[in-house]
Amino acid sequence: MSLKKLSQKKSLRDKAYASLRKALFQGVFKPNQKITESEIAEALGVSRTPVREALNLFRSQGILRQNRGGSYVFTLPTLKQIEDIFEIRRVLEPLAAKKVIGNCTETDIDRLEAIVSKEDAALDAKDSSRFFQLNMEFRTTLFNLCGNERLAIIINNFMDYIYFIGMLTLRKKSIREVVIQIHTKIILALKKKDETALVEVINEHLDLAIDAIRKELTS
Amino acid sequence: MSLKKLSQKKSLRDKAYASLRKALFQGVFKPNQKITESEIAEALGVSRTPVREALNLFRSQGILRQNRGGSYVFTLPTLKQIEDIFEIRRVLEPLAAKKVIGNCTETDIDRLEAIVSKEDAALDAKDSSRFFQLNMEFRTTLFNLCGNERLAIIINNFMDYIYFIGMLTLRKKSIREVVIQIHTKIILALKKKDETALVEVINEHLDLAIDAIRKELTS
DNA sequence: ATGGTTAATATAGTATACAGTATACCAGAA
DNA sequence: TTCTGGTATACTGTATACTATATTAACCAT
Repeated sequence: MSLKKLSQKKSLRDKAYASLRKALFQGVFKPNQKITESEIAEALGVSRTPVREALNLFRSQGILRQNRGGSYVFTLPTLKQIEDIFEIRRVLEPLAAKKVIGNCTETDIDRLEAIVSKEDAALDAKDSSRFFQLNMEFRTTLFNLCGNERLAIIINNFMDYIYFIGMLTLRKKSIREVVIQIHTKIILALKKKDETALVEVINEHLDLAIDAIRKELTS
Repeated sequence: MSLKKLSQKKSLRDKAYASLRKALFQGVFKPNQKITESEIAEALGVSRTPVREALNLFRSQGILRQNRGGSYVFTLPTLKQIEDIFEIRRVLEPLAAKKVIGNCTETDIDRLEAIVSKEDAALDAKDSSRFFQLNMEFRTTLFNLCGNERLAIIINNFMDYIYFIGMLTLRKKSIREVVIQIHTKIILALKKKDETALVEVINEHLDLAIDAIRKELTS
């Protein structure tokens, strides 16, 4: 297990959380793999306490579960759970996107465009993890502009919960191309302050995603 | 020894969480009051560790904050934060309610009616905390029927976050009366499976609530 | 007096020791 | 073989000891 070392001065709990999150995103843990506190603690070079507190956070988010014996297990969400989340995203993301139109400045849009440029550059990379990361960054940046902090947190938590889906679907280059198209359309709609077009693109993206997921999980 | 007791065995963390939640709901802590781990631990007769983990949960929910020194502070949400939440509720609760129509059975409706009866009985009680508790129970029961567990969790978390608002507004008997009317209308709409009417009542409730809050917080 | 610097204290952060329990494994009998 | 019982092990849950840091108080210098 390769976990990033802890160097800075923030609390070890936060550091452990960040390291674990990154490890999850990089697929270090396999689905249904048992995870023990001491193992992580040893890998990070800290005691069990901060690790335990980080694991508690993941559990409260539903990303880790705990069986009766107490040991942690990293479980993939079921299709039902994913569809539940999409049902919520279907109403929250249009709401957030509409609010972004009213809030975002030109420099904000510039920042989004810069991310898309990087996505473009990363399009042909043989490993999709860089693209995945940029995709996350685009979405986080976008929804953080909505002016409703709690709304942004909820939407971002969803992305954490179903991140592995992105990992799966973005493996296909065709999907990555469509994602860039969608991001471009989003920026265009933001520039024109076209609410209808924006919501349409958001829904298009959700359609694309849930469709890819269903294909992936029922095959 | 009964089997029930064996399976009921809860961790001290969960007990501490439940105790703290109850204390918050009962107004034991004043807004902006400093809260220390050892204090709570001593009061509950346990060590700091489970208390600390419970406090971590409250912090992740935004109910408790932590200043730079590390000490915990119980802070009331600002009006902006409350309005943010209502903006989200405005789209989530209609969604959930519509789904309840498709899911709830007659016994479910009976259960809701039973709660309203208790509310009726508690209407004239001089302390509104019983009514407040029943109101919470009604809403929890209602939205747990939506068939989307995560959606129900989000909505219920909101209620935890702004519980104190209910405490404030439900002090007025006139408000309590309106709440009963609304709950009655909800049950009626569920019986008739009338989606439009149901959404209308939900929105009516949200209007009532945010209106009462604004009056309360700007006076 | 007042401002600043240092010392004391309180409190969260972290490590570790200890207890309790579930699980896995093995032995032995039906 | 298969089931039962017991034991060993490995893990989490909890308590406690230790550390770092921030706030407060005290005190000195101006």
